[in-house]
Amino acid sequence: MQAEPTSTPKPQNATQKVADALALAIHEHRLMPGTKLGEDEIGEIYNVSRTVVRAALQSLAHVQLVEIQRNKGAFVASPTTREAREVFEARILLEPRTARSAASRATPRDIEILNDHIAQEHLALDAGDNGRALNLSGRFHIEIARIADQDTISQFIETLIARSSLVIALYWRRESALCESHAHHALVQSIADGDEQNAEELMHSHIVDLNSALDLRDRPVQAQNLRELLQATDQ
Amino acid sequence: MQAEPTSTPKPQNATQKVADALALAIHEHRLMPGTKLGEDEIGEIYNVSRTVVRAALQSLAHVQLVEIQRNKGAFVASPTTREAREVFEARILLEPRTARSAASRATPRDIEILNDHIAQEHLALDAGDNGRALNLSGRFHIEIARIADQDTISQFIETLIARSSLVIALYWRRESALCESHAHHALVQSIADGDEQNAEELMHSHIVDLNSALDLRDRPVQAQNLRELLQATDQ
DNA sequence: TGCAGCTCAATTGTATACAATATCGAATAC
DNA sequence: GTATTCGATATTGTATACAATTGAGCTGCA
Repeated sequence: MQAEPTSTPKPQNATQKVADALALAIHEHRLMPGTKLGEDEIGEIYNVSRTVVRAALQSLAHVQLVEIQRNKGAFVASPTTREAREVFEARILLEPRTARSAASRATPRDIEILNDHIAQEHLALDAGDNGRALNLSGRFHIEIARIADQDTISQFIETLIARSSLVIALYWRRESALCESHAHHALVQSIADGDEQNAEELMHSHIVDLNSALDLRDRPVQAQNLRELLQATDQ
Repeated sequence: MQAEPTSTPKPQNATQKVADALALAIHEHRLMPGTKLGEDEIGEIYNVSRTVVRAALQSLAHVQLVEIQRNKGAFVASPTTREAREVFEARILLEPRTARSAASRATPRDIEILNDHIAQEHLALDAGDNGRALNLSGRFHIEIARIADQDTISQFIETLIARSSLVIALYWRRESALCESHAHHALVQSIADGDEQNAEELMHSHIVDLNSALDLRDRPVQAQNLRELLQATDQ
């Protein structure tokens, strides 16, 4: 086994690491929609070759977190209002049913995990780290899908959550408070009780609420730099 | 339109072409689940470098048509019975609603296209080309999703159809006839009539029928060679 | 001033070279 | 004869080199 300080950090999958780091940065809104993601630049930041960066970018393009334009490069995706509406329509179609399923299968351990998530959300919010709070909030939904034990649908939901993060970055109405914790808490309660009907309804109204906190009228967006935004997670 | 003999076949996206060719071969059951997809081998067949092949394979891996094992290579995916069940559960969740939406939006031109699809299916079946018939049958469902005009959900359905093709390759019961044409025809009729309720119900029962024609008990599967199976589509 | 055309630097697309890992068979020990 | 170890070979993972395309800035001319 080889252990190195900061060089040769490639015992396992390098591509996945870069993809995860970029995805996290996007989810936490450190990289805003429209930002150019140059291959050389990212490669230099993470000390990998363009080969690896390209694979990571293509992977992210598949889940529509980034958009690749031929001969132009990769950019953090900027969902249109239409795409934004579609994402939430799909979520309304999939997630309530999934919450019902989760309510019928959740173990005490699962409930524990969910409550832990909520606690972390609170912590992040209190610390003023909205990016992290948002990311955790998304992972809460993913966790419910995992509990429902339907890998295929879970994957769909995962990409929808990811895209939701972009939608929120673009269209969130400042005036509406992000008081998801309360809705999440009620959801966990119904799941813990095994109340399928209630879980399904709560999830439905929760997503409707999220959607109605968006301002889905088009407006311009532009990029920004990125080195120091990513440097932090290099370690 | 550009037509080249066999050289310089790279005016546009090479990766996409390779991915499409492989996907088609899988959908038409010329490549069976478990088949090893060596990078050099495929690159030689299509006259592209491993770089391009790798990108294509990763793209297919994302929609779970192929499975990539680190340091082992890429293989045509072999869905387990569990995955098979999940795929059809997801289809039952998504497609009926989509058919309803299609019924409410379809234009005369759309109906024309759908009927054309069915006609082609008949042709392929009469010609004994089951692979092509199966592929067309899948594309029929994709076409309905397109008519519904929900890109996000359409994409999900597209991957589900693709995986269904693998499931059918593995678990289809020989004794049950593939008489999809009839169900498809009835569906088109209800969509043409704008009968949303009927379209939704027909799609539901159609997928249930498909599912019940599967024998979802595990059994072994193995690979086969591939050069001449792919050579045909090289052109 | 404004615009057309051009050159050149920067960036992406593709191919090749090198490194790491797995696969398969032969030789050896039991 | 069987099993096991070791090594040669083949295949994948990653880096680098080369080709093609883009876009910006410059020049020159109307």
